[in-house]
Amino acid sequence: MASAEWETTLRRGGYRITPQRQLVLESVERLGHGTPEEILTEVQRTATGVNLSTVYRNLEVLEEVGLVTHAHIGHGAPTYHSVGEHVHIHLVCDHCGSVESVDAGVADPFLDELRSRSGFVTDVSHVALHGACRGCSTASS
Amino acid sequence: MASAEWETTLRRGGYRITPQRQLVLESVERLGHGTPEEILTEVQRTATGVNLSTVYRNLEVLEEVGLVTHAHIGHGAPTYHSVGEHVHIHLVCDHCGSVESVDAGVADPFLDELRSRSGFVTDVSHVALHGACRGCSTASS
DNA sequence: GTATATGCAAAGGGTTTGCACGGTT
DNA sequence: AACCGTGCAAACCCTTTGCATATAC
Repeated sequence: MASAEWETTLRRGGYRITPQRQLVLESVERLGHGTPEEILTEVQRTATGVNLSTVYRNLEVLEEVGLVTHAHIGHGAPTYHSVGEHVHIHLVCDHCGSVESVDAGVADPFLDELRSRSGFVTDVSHVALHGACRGCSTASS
Repeated sequence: MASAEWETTLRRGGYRITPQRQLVLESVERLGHGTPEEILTEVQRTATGVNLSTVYRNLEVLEEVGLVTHAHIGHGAPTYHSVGEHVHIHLVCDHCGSVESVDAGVADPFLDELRSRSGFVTDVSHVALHGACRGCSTASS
């Protein structure tokens, strides 16, 4: 829905509408989540000529106007998400490397507590928790 | 206290005791927390010849045997902590860059909930939450 | 027409790795 | 004596930046 709402959002931020911008956004939405490199690959399925640095620059712009966010899931590249997808928290298993998602709602009581204690407001979509998944924590040494 | 307990811990893991190892561990403890580069600088106050790669290798070893942990606080280098210091969660303000700590206990109910829901056990010392601190969230646009 | 966005290539952090030497066990 | 750990330098990955050209407005 809301076909060209992203255009308005971009313009409101003082940015122009370009094919690359559109492709990056669409790719993030199509992938659900991905690293800059993965997003580039997806973009290049449509337009071969697009450059990695353009992807980086556009992810930055899209994040600034609030159309995407990113989370640091591993030690490597960050993962970008489209906003408006259902918000979730990443659980990263440091043993097997798996990543699962839980609904962001689980964290709400905790985040409320944090806010009232220290006035800190957390961007939930940014959260990545490290630890051990069910399989690895039961089979642990 | 417990002067040479770290030696036992290392040996139990099958590792040797070296001056570099000791210096890295001591530096982490003295600093409280720091990036590999900062740790190197601290180490070099005692032994100029120590190399960055040695710091990396030893942080990895020390983490493996459970003497230190690390958290990804910003987009840059990770921060290492000695274990046994009081465990805390980092609140990273994405606006002003400040980092504050809260006692890990605040998160316990949340983490228990997570465990029972998805079987995921979180390494609390690893947690870094991004968002806006009190100053920045009240003065926000 | 003007300011912004892009492509390209080079530079820049941070981290890892191969290898020969030196130290711990 | 055997093996692990270290220093050094090169390689690597991810990201940013300078500059000339192309494009949206």
